[in-house]
Formats: sequence, C-alpha cells, structure tokens
Amino acid sequence: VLDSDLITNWGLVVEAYSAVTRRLGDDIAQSMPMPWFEVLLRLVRTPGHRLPMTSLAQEVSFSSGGFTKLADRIVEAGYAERVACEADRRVTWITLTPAGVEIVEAALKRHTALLRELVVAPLGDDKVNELGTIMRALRDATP
Amino acid sequence: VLDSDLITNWGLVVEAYSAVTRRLGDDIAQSMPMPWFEVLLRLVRTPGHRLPMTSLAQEVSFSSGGFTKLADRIVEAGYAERVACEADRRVTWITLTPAGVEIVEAALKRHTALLRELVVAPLGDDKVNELGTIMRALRDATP
DNA sequence: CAAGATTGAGTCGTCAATCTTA
DNA sequence: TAAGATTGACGACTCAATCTTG
Repeated sequence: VLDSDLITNWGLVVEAYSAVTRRLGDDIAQSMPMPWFEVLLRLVRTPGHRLPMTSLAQEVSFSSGGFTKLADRIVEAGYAERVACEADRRVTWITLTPAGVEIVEAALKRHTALLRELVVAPLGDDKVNELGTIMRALRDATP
Repeated sequence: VLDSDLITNWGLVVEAYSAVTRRLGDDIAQSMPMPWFEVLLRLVRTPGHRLPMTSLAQEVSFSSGGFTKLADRIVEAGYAERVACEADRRVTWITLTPAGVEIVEAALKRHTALLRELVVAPLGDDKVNELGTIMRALRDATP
C-alpha cells in the first residue's frame, strides 16, 4: 500500500468512527453525560450490578482520582451508590441503584436502535460481520 | 443481525480504534500534544500553510473560544503565528513557522511508519482497502 | 444585525501527595 | 511495602458575553 492510500484509508476510519460516535454521543447526552453511560453500562452487565472502583476506572480509561470524582457525580445524581467491601476493607464497591438500572436500560435500548440505524442499515449484515472480523484482527494485533 | 452481534461487532470497532489511537497518541505525545498535531497537520497540507482560525477550529472539532486558547499555546511554542487578513479584517489567519513545518513533518513521518506497523502489517493490503471501503460507506451514510 | 475572534467563569479531567488497610 | 481510594493544585476544554468589522 502506498503511504497516501494508507493515510486515506485510516482517515476514513477516523472520519466514520467520529461521525457515528458523535451521533451516538448526542443521543446519550439527552439523558446523561457519555462517561456516565460507559460506567452504568458496565455495571448493568455485571452480575450483582457492582464492581470495585479501581477495576471500573480502568475499564473506562479513567485515572484513579478522576474516577473518584466521576463516581461522586453519579452517586449525587442517584444512579449509583458506594458500598464498603468487607472482605478487603481497602476496596469500595460501586453499585447501581434502581434508578440507575432504569435509566441505563432505557438509554441502552435507544442506543441499540440508533446503532442499527447508523451501521446496519447502510452497510448490510455481511459488511457488518466483515467489519467485525477486520477490527478483531486489528485489536488482537495491537499491544 | 441480532442485537448481541451488533453490539459485539461495534464493540470490536471501538476497542480496535481505541487501541490503535492510543498507540498513535503515545507516539505523537513525545513531540507535542495530540491536538497540536491535528492543527499543524492540517496547516502543512494546506497550500500557503495557512487557514482562518474559525475554519481550522471546525476541522479539529473545537469551539471558537477553545481554539483561540489552543492557538495561543501553539504560537507561544513557536510553531505557528497569527497573521491579520487584509481582505476581511475580521479574520485572523494562522500560519506555520519554519519550526512548525519541521516538527510536524518529522512527527508525520513517524506517524505514518507506526500506522503501517499497526494496521497494514496485521491486516494486509486487501483488508486495509476493504476496511477503507466499508468506512467510506459508513461515513457517507452518517448525517 | 451577523460573523470572526477573544475573554472570563465554570466543568471535568490528570497528576502527585496522602491516608488507610493488606 | 504495596494497593485502593481520596484530595488539592493544575490544565484544557465549553459556554455565554463582548468587541470589532462586514
């Protein structure tokens, strides 16, 4: 591949990703800030709806200190709560409240529908699977 | 496509994009902050190495006010300069200095080499072109 | 009045230092 | 000593208000 083709192709990845992400972000923003959704989404997918602060911070690519403040705001909004871990008293669990479960499930429902509209509709099933295959290879090859 | 497959496939896009972007970002960060590179890159690709503040702000997805301050820092570092536009005295051009040209060309050279290592090496030429095709369709279909 | 650019206030993130517990 | 969580100082962005020019 020529340098220019490489730049062009990766440029298309950046543009498409940015465009789709911006649309998804605008949708989520109507109910909550994007980082909140990232957090609540991982909690609702976890058995027991709870995770240690530090684990969750790493999953959403936040610093330890940054996540403490993010958690403060989410807790303040009533979507999550801190719970002391008795097995290891250094760790604090963060858990979903009923209000948190409710809002993230509603947001996820809209999110999925929009994703279908933005990705499946224009590409078709085969291309979506092809895209997944390529991206898996890319992810697994990136240290 | 099932919802679960859609979520999985888009999740792969997010993970791969994040992984590659993080690696590219770490590389650029050794010479300058990522937003600086975005700015200098667009300037060096423009005939005359200059663009109006507002146009450039939109290209790099910055607010007007945010870009003013970003430009302040880049100018302070000696990589760019403000130049008054005589045709329309409301606009300010931002132009590359020789130091700006030099650093962005060096950074771009490393950037391209790394992109080749991170994308072309694992995927191969055909998949890279296939990826470009898919992403172009996605971009053009996203309002 | 609209458009380009700047400023000040406020928000949200990182980093380094600190406290508690293993 | 190290690991988890928090805090305060700082940096960089957005937004709304302002100034200048068309």
